[in-house]
Amino acid sequence: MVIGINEYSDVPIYLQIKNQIVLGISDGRLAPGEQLPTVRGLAEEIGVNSMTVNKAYQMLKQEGYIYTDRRNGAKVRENMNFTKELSVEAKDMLQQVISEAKIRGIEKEQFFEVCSQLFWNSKEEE
Amino acid sequence: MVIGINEYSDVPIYLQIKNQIVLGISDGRLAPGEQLPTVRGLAEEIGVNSMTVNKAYQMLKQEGYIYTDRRNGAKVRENMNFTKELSVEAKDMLQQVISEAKIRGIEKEQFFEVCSQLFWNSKEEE
DNA sequence: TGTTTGTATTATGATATATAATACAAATGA
DNA sequence: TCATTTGTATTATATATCATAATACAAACA
Repeated sequence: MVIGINEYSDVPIYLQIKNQIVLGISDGRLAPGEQLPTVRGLAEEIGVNSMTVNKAYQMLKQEGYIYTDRRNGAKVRENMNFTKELSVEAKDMLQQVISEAKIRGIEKEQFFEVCSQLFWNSKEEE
Repeated sequence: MVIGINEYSDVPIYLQIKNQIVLGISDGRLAPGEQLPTVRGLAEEIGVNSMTVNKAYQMLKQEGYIYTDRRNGAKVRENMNFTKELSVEAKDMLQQVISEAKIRGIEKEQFFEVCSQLFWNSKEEE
């Protein structure tokens, strides 16, 4: 999976990496059990320090998306036993987005339409 | 409108202030044209530096939510001429939230239910 | 046994956040 | 007119975060 860094973004690099991997898992580009790039390999590929990639992996691991092994590297978890509810952080973010939508005069139906598109995105390729 | 700061949050204080004011506008607790607290007043009320409040107001002003006047302080804008579309930043946030939802196995209908609740919240009081 | 893996450590620099203490321009109201 | 209040600007300081750099270590595999 290709990971691209926007060096001008105000989003920290390690978060950009983490977010893109979560996105990859959600749309099927990264399958359960699939091997992730090594921290050194990914770091070189995208031109950042390996500790920056490690920070992203640490967070992904801590939040239960991946697991790591000293020898075998990092893999996407097969059994993510999450509750079927949004995290507090995600709900806060959603509240912010919806606040902006309401202020901009976006109707609920129009908002749902946008959500549907984002929900849709799945692995089209291959 | 009461503004509360969580000093342990990783969200910067000035962003907490800004987000809560946007929320207040969206749910009607802050009406168009309504006077906001002075930077010094709000700073003292919540126990932070006035320049921190000023930073939040600057951002709100820059994004078109409020306007300021040297003498008359800050007010909620009456005519926010936004496009009826989400900002790029908001859409990115929404994509992240939806990614998490999909990974957690939350169905679209269940997600819409959560959205509906957040959409609902309007000024109940008074 | 040598290599590759994630991880830990230490140091350094740049940027962001927050506070503090002043000061200024503008406009209001006494 | 003049003191007060407004947002704003400036300068300094302290702390935290982000990112890089250079090593080093333990584990496990071929």
